[in-house]
This record gives sequence, C-alpha cells and structure tokens, in this order.
Amino acid sequence: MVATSEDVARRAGVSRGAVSQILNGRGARFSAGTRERVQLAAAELDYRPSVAGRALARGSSDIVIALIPDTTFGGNLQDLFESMTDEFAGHGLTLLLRLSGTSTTSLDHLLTGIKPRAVLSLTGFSDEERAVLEERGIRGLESPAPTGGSPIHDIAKVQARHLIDRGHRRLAFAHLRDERQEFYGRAREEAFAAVCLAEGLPAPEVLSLDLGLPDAVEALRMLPARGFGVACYNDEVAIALLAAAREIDWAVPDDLAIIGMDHLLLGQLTSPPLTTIEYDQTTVAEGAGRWALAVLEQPSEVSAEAPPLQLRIIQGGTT
Amino acid sequence: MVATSEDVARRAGVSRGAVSQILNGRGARFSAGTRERVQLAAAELDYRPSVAGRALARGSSDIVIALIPDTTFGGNLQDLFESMTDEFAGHGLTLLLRLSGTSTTSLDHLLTGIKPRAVLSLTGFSDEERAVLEERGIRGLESPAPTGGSPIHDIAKVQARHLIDRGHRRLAFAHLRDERQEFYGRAREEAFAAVCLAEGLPAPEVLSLDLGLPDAVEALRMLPARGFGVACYNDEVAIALLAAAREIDWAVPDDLAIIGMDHLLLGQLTSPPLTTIEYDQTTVAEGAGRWALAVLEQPSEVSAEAPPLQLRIIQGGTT
DNA sequence: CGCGTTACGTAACGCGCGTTACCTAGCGCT
DNA sequence: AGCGCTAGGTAACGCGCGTTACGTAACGCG
Repeated sequence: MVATSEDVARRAGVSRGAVSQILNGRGARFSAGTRERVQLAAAELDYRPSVAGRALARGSSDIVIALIPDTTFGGNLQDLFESMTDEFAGHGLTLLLRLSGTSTTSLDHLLTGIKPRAVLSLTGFSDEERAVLEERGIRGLESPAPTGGSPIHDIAKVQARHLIDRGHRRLAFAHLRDERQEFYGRAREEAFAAVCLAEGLPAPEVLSLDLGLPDAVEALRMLPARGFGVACYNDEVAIALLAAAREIDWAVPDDLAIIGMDHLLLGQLTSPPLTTIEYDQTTVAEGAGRWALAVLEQPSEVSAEAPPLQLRIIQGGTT
Repeated sequence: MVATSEDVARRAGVSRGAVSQILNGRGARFSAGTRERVQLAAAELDYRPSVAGRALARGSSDIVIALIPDTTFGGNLQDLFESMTDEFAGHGLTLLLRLSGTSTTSLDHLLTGIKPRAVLSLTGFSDEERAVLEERGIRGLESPAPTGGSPIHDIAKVQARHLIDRGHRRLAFAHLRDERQEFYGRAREEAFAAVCLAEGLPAPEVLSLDLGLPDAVEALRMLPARGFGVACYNDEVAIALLAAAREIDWAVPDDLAIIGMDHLLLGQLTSPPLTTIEYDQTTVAEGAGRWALAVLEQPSEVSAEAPPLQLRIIQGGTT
C-alpha cells in the first residue's frame, strides 16, 4: 500500500541498509551515483519511513507532542500552533496536540507508548509532569523563561504598575472562577500581591467570578468601596466586570478601573473599550518553535535564550 | 526502562506469545490460573504495550487523531475533547489532536507514518481529506449527520425561522471575514438563502466583517435600509454588529435585529443581551465519542444513528 | 607478486509485538 | 494397544526500520 524502504532499495538497485543510511545522513560512505539513485527512487515512490518501524528501531519516534494547557485555547494560540505544525513538518517532525487536563498517569501512558521525540509546553510543566518526563527519559521542552522571571510574573507586574501609575492606591485582582485556571491564576495573584507589597500598598482584594452578570455584580459588591483598580485574569473577566459596573451604575474608570489581559478583539467593542495588555503570540510561538527545533537538532547546545515576552499596554478607556 | 511483554512472560512463567494472546482477549484457550498469573504480572510491572511494536505487528496503532477544524476552538469544545480523551483512554485508545489548517499532503504524511486507528472529525471531512483517507485505507469517523440534513443547515434554518417569526421580512447573513471560516460560512449562507427563498422572501443581504468596530460599522452601512434581521455566523460577529449599531445610533432590535450562534457567555453581558442559539456541545461530543468507540469496536455495525443536534433558541433582547 | 588500504556495499541482528502453525500431555473410546 | 480428540501452551515468523560487523573488490606501494 505504501512504499517501504525495501521498495526503494529494489528500485535503486541497492540493499535496504544502504537506503536507510543514505536517507539518514550517514551516506558519506556511498558513491555519489548511488546516493542519487536512492534519493531519486525515494522521491519517485514518495517514500515515507514508517513511524512505527523507526520508533521501534531507534527507541523514539519523530513525534513531538505539545501539551495544551487548560487555559483558554483558540484564537491566536491556534494560529500559533498551526504555524508551528508546519515548521516542525519542514524538519521531519510531526507535531500533535494533547489536552493536558487529563491525569498524569495518562500522560505517562502516552509517553511509554508513543515514545515521542519530545514533549513541548509553552507554559511550562508542572512538577508532576516534569517527574514523569524525567523518569521516562523523554525530553521536555518548555519555552525558557525570559530573564527577569516568568511571563506570569511579568504580566502581573505590568498590570500592577499600570494601575499604580494611573493613580490607584487600592488594588484588586480578579480571578476567573474556573478550576482549570487555578494554577496560573494563583501565580498571577501572588505576583500581583508582591508588587503591591513592594510599593508599600495594602494587600490587594481578591475577587473570583464566573462569566455571568449576577456573579460579576456579586464580585463587585465584595469590594469595600468604590475607587478600586482591578487587574483581571483576562479580558473576559474584564468584560464581565465592566458589564457589572454598568449594571450597578458605577462609573468606569472613576468608580472602578479595569485592566484586562490578552487584547481580545471583543474587548475593544465595549464602551469604553478595555485597557488591556497585548503580547504577540505569534512571535512567542515562532520563537518557541524555532528554539525547540534548535534544541532538538543540537542536543548539546541548550541555548536557554528566548526572546523576552513583549508586553504592550493597550490604553483603552477603563483606566 | 519500561516493561516489555517479555518481562511479563518471564514473571508469569509463560511464553511471550501467551502473554500477547491473553492480554488481547484471545485468551479463552488458556487455563484460568495462567490467565490470572499473566494479568497479575502485567499489573505488577505496569506493563503497557509499545505503540510502535503493536503498530508494526498489526498494521495500525491505537492512536486516534482528531482533526481540529479551523473554526474557533476553545471553551466548550475544549472541554469536550478533554472528556473524549478520557473516554478513549478508557478503551485503550489514545486521542491526539491535529490542527487541520495545514495542507492535505501533510495529512497524508501523518497517516502513512502513524497509521492511526482512525481519524475523527466532528465537522465532517473535506473531499480532499476523504480521498486521502480512502487511499491510505484509514478509517475516517465523522459524526453522522442527524436526520434531516447537516447541523449546518439546521442552524441556518433555526436562525431564519426565528427572525421570520419575529416579523422580519428583510434578512441578512453576516459572515466572519476570516478565510478559515470560508467553508462553513458559505454553507451556512447558502442554507440561509434557501430558507428565504422557500418562504418567498427576497434573497438575503450578505455582510462580511472582521471583529472590529470600524469594520462592523462599515458592514452595517452596506445594508440598504434599517429594519433588517441579521443572522450572524457566531456570537462574536453578533457582538460586533451590536457594538456597531450602538455606534451609529441604531436601535436594537427595531432598526436592527440580531441573532447569534453559540450562546457565548460574553454574549449575555451585552446590553441588551444577545438572542442566540445554544447547543449542548458536551452532549454532541459525548455522543460522537461514544459513537466513534462503538464503530471502532464493532466494525460491522456502522450504526449511522446519532442523536440529532438539539438547537435551542436563547431569547435575548436583540430580536 | 604480496600486502595493506581504502571505497563501497551487504548481511544480519534486534527493536516489541501479534499471529499462526505446531507440539505435547491427558483422556475417552473401541 | 491404538486412535482421535481437546485443552493448554510454545516456537517462529514478519511487521519496517536503524545499526554494525563483515565482505569484496580495486588500488597503491614496495
């Protein structure tokens, strides 16, 4: 049905071993003519080595599995993974996605079974995941943290600084009440609180809401007074709070200042449009992809350099 | 590093062949004692058959690849795939995701390499994709169309009927101007137009917009007059049009009626909240997952029955 | 000529598994 | 005893590939 290396060998008039060597870069020992004949035959037959056979012989496949965190996927992120898929394909690697919400043992099964060349995560691994990878001897690739701390901390810092710069002294952090965001949300909250502390401000209030009007209103009522500046987990939370403020007739940004995160298109359609933070996901992804490829092909040089996360404040009308 | 079937065999004091047979349901010929010893040994060693070895021996792996269409992913859909991942895992299948934006030849490479047990698509395959699957002899699973037409047609119909029921005679369809939606968008538009025709109404106006205010306003200006009822590709488009209407001081729903699709949480935060269509993605996914498993395990009974897509109108304030 | 090199390939093993043909012991029956 | 049968299990092949030890010429050189 599909051409095997045996077919290629026959067509090129050589042995299977020769085909294998030539097509895998170890062909220096063969004459130019033979190399050419093999290359040609492979091309003509559209030969594509079997992942299974190769994995069996070599111990690991050419598959790279990207763990998709339980944070909101879609939109830019999707574009990003798409371009990464193409980029990897160009290097003979197959990028597949795995939703990582499932248990760690499930991940373990995946690894022992598929023997991927590497596992990739743009948001870093949990300790559990790291342990499993280590145990199975599988390469874990995570976008190295830009100097100066993780992206998560950077985001929290930028949000806090912006609110403080705009004159707010009483700050709050608004979580998305979704257990899947637990991990990142908590980190963001802590980093945010740290900035408040460093600036000599009182500890921030902490809100938590679902994306519904009643819930958002309820959250606002938890604030001790008007005049707070709220850093939101993302633009969706920000939109919800904005709607809630309108509902209870709080003026934005006077009674409530809001800064989001993500620069969602929908966030610019509110009135006033959201103040938010943009970062170029495409750049991040391309960087991560390129970096991953480099690491995979030059296992020695683990160049831990990655372009720093560029966070840009989009000044809207909510701060 | 990892236990092989040989290890299990040694530990159970039997041959490797016995292990293979017993663990694959062909163990009726073995004594109960032997079966038990093998099962126990496998459990103790946490034996997990190598995907590669199995794929090689059997011709296809236990991997199921889900093609993720270029439509918006995330949110409910993500939950859905997550639960499907778990459900598949329970049946010894590994569900991986593949962004299908990339070329068909890329899909071809994927198939010939990995030899997945099946390829799954919730939205149906393109003709190209179907051809590739056929050629490679790989099972393509698509959620069978509920009786009475595809989900796409159902959506268009429900939107049109609702607008007509609310007294609108001049209808429009609003596309999302994103080439990735091209395929589904066009189908929806055509189905929508068909309903108009059947009802003796003039052909619908066709709008197309990006999710930005200027673009949405521009789209509205393309309408020949006020008083149109617009069926939107999704809630995001609807939100954009709603914002545009407010921008140019059109009253909703009098000057412009809007019905969305998806029942996005954010769509309920607008003022007025969106009239939209909800469908239980979880149910759809679970149904699809169950169906897929059934088909895979009973290759003969291709029960083409799937629960019909339940579309429910969420009456908001925009119609 | 005789010997050592190099250039060019090939044969063969093993990766982990599924499958099938085959073997052996035990038992019942004539 | 001889035959047939079944239950219970094993040996061995092949899936497609990467890798390495091993030819086998041709060639250079004294």
